[in-house]
Amino acid sequence: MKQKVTLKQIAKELDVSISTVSKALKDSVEISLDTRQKVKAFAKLYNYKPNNIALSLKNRKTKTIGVIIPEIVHHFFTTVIGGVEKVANEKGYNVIICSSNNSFDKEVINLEMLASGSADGFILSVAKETQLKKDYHHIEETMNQGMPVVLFDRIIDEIVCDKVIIDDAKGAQAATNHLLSIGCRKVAILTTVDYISVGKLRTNGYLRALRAYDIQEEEELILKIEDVDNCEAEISEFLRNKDIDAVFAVNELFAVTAAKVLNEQGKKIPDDISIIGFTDGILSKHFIPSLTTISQHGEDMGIRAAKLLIDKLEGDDTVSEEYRTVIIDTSLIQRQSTKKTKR
Amino acid sequence: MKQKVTLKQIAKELDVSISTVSKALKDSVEISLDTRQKVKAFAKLYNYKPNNIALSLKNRKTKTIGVIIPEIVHHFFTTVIGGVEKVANEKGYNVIICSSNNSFDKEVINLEMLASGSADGFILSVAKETQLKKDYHHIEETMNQGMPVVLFDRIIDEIVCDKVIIDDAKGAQAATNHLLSIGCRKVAILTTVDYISVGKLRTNGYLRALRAYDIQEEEELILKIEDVDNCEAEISEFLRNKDIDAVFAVNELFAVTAAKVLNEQGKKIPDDISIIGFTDGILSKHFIPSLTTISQHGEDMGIRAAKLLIDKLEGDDTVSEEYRTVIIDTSLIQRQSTKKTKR
DNA sequence: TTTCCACACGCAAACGTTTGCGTTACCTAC
DNA sequence: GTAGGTAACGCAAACGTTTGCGTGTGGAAA
Repeated sequence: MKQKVTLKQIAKELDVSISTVSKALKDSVEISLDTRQKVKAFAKLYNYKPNNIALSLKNRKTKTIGVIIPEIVHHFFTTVIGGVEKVANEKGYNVIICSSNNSFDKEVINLEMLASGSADGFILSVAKETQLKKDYHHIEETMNQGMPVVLFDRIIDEIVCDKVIIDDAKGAQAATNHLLSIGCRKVAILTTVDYISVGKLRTNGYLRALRAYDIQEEEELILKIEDVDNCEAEISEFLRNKDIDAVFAVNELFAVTAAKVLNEQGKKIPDDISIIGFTDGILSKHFIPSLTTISQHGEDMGIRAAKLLIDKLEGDDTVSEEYRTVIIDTSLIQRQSTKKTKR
Repeated sequence: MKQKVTLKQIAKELDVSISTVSKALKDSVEISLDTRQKVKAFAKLYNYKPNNIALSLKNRKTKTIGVIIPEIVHHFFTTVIGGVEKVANEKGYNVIICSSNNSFDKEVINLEMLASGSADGFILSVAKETQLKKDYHHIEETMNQGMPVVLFDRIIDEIVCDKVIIDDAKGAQAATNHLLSIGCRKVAILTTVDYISVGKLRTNGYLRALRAYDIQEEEELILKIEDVDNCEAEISEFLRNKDIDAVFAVNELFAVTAAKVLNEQGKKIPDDISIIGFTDGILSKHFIPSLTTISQHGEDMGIRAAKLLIDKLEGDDTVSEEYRTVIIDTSLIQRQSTKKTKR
């Protein structure tokens, strides 16, 4: 089990100095052609690869991007990562992914860990707990140390930095609008508790759409779900015998769960009730009936976020005090779970 | 925008040497209590964090694990990652995730990149292209440089190293067995082309189960799918008017697609045809009807893989020439897509 | 007063690179 | 023969740590 070969070893073998080897490998004219070739041949033979760690230490940059997301087992976030990886790799950056598991503490730990030398900048979507706690010191500290941060999706208004979001309210309004435009009038919404920023925004969009149609909002048509993992009973209870003709769910899970319980309650989708979801995931696509939904274009978000970050990383420090917020357009993907009603 | 504070800066401010600061922070008895407290107070104030890069360089280890998977947008792999992260974090390791996107080249690039200083060891599941190409030099090189590798799921028999797998053949046999035991006799299989190791193994398991029941295998009940992304038409064609009473799909996508096309062809699941899948993902769980499937226990795989790797990393080099293969038990998760037939 | 010891701290090397500049040695030209 | 130039290479510092060992200072014991 041979060890990694270093410049020093090559130097010793060839009886030249370390700097000669280094320069030879970079084709410096300072070194004779002869020596250059000898060194390169030797390096290839022993499969020399410069040690990234040493380079990072010397250059004070790691060429890697840290991505921290609330959940790794989540289709939307993985598509975002896909986008990030795409542009990162193009530009010669590595990507480190950590999941906070929606825990504030783990988010702090991960961020500090990566911030102390492992990454040059961050792309992150904050944990649920962080949104609840409103404690952002770790993010601010990271930025104070000169490392750029790009927030996406679950962002924090109070923090000034680059951001990539969708217009959640607008998307939700479009979704609700679609339901209204096909004739639905009693639209229930399945949303999250208010401290989840995107949930609240989507709820707002829903309300806005109703108002635009002069429809009075009704408390009993709004369900704010706290415990996402055990939402089925709650949704079932909520939907039972309710006089509605449509359901807008702010995420995929709520949408399919609604479809499931409505099914069990003998309702036909989309004939009796239309359903529209949010996030174009694998579930929406393959469910029967396939679900009409709002696509967040996760990959695009990742691409834009990575570009913003790399711009900051490679820009001169002079222009770096300007922050941008990119809003990705959502789009309505029409499938089988919504249908024009006859009334 | 202040920079990261280093030992050197603290030393200068306090007018002591760097080593004194370093030792003071580690509570060395060499340093007077007075100085220790002063240094620590100062360090806290300026939020000193040791630079990981420098530590890595010094210690010749990074305390990070590299994970390379074929696809990041894939529920099974993300659950595995979840398991890896769990034990890695417990043991103070960082996790870097890269996806090869099933491309051989990207797998090589990622591995070499991480191998040149960013990670101490690897957990990886090889890309489709790699399995096809049978070119494993990058993995062997990495191991030759003294970095342990743990292969999981899509492994390579020719490489000697730690491995974590499920008994794919056995799982497939159990799946098929279940279909046979509830009375099905004409069982079709939707599988992948043979160069995908797990696909082939699952096909073998299917055949074994048939033989155990003295059922003649029939070529026309076996569909080997190459283009996973556009499998619907192929599956629809294959299943049309076929005299079968059950379908065994080697992955989730094939299973739901089968369910969908059978639905369209007017068959009832599970009344007319039973379906069983492989991989307990989000689709199987939420589909209607929910899908009976074989669970691979992805998180367990991740946990075991991480443990194997860390054992190697932290063990003395003397015992390190022994490699283990851990086989994770699969289990049958019975849901609504399979049902005892009356015959 | 001398000797010794312990305490408190600093020096320097090491990890693997890169790079500006200094240093040879040889050659050319005058 | 000497000055000057140039080709080819080595030195050393720097990135931020850690740590064994050397060193200076002081006090106490003899």
